[in-house]
Amino acid sequence: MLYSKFLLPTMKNEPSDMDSTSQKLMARSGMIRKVSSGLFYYLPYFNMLLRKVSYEIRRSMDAMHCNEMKFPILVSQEILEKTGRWTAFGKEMFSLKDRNGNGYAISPTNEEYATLVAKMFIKSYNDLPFSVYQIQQKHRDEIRPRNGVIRAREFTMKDAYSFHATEDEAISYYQKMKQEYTNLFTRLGLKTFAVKADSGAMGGNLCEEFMAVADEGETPLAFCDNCGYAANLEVVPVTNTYVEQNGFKGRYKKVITERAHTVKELMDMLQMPATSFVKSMVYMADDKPVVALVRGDRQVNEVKLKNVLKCNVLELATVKDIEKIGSVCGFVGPVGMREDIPIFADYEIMQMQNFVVGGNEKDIHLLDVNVKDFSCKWVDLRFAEQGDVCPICGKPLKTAMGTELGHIFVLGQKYTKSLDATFIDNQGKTQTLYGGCYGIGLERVVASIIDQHHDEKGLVLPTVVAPFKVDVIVVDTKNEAQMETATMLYEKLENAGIPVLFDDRKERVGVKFNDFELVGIPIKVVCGRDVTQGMVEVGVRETGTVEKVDIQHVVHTIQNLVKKG
RNA sequence: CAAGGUGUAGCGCAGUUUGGUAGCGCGUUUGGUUCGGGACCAAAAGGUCGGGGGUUCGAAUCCCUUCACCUUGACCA
Repeated sequence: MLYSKFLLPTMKNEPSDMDSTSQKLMARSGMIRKVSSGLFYYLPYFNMLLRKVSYEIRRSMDAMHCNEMKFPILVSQEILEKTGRWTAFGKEMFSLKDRNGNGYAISPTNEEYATLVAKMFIKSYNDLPFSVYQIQQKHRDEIRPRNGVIRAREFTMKDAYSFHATEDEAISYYQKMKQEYTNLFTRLGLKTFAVKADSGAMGGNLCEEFMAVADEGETPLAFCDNCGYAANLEVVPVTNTYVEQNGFKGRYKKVITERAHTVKELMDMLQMPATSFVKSMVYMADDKPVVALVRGDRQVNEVKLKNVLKCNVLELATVKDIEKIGSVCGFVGPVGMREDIPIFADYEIMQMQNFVVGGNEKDIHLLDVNVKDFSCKWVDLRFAEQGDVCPICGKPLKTAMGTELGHIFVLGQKYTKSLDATFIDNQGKTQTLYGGCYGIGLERVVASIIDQHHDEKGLVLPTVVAPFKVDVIVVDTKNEAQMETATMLYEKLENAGIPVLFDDRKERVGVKFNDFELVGIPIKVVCGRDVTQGMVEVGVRETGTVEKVDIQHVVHTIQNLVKKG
């Protein structure tokens, strides 16, 4: 590729509307330009990198005997209603109507179609296991697109679906896929690990996320150095055993707390620590109110609450919702709460005594409240924190941030049942299929590669994914000897099957060196003053080393470097 | 959805407080000097000051309204 003809618009300034390091680097290295919130132009260099990633993904899918195909992007409302996901995905889906008024979603994922394809082609147990995948654009109307390419409204996903005769076979395929994912990410030069996670709108019984280690990641994780346990923070069970306490002071009393809505305001007014308060949060679970209680300094873990309630949509109640149940926003409490409203309390509250709660009246809180003063269901409701104990071995947990690259699920019969996907077993009986699904976000993989492989000068791409292995740099384009040598080497390397960027631009060397470093090509060949002696310089981006090489040996030298990777 | 912030040339920004001819750096074009680490000199092109409305003799600047983008939070109970 001739640089002078190639759209690789590097930038000295970084765009102000991108925040994370990898996003800025992608913009500066001419990979992306932003269109609007969560939408991007993906420029040629990014596209080439994405193609490298896709190639490696396809190799892995081949190894799993998974067949590449393509599903439609539009999915009818009718199908999504059959599996209950028209509501489960809800506002996260872009939806539209055709000219006849029929509803469609722009698919956020494709379990429905995959299951229908399975239903179409699987006749008997002889056809199993059956698995298909696609690499295609997905669309999600995110609450808040952020972190550039990491949480975009349109992105490329590899989504694979497998079908099996039994749950055990589904699990064993899942385990193989997990191993293949590990191989894949290692091959791509990524440090990742699998963590336990919530299955969200996907459903199913067992799932894990593949997280890339990332300081600027958006997903909090917990892990245990002792036993190797690792999980998305939102699913870490808080397993401390609590005992109900008995040191009661007697009956609770009212206290006037004018204009103190928040725990912090209450702390200042009553001169008590946050641990003396119980926060009461009202949620609407599929439009029915519920109350959740956690200690004043804790956070309600909505994923846990949602799983306890088994509801589709869980949202914080509005001020009006709270008035409807006879309470006041800022002063909600479990004591005297309307009896038909379920109260869920975090286990931790069990061991609290003489605490403060809202009085369900404006400007009123209650002091010296104890658990005997109200009835509730005890559940695990709070987020684990650094220092909470590992649910497996009991040692303290650590926390870190990550970027979710992939998510794999054992789905059981969630989709096959509602869409009636069956097969004939070896007894001649009709049985419902078991399924699994396996996703990877391609742009996130690219962003993570950049995040994990850069220095202060720019990208340092691993050879496997680098779109160009070599940058041939002419120091002075007006110098005939230099141009001749460079052109000759460029052609020789290309003929040897090595992708080369030939920097033939009429720029000063400094510019070319800087772009070489910014764009992260693994090797440079500099054709300069030593050409007359039959020598060029070969430099390695990662180590910064440079050596003089006889022009005759350049191709050989580079082949060796590329092989070493 | 809430709170805060930002919209001025392709990119990065100043100018807004106190209304008075639209500015700077990078980039682009042309000419020249340079030429192994983002060079220098000279000239030039490029702007609906996010949109709409208002106040005013006069608005990037003041007022109203709207849109987009960014950040934080979804911690408020």
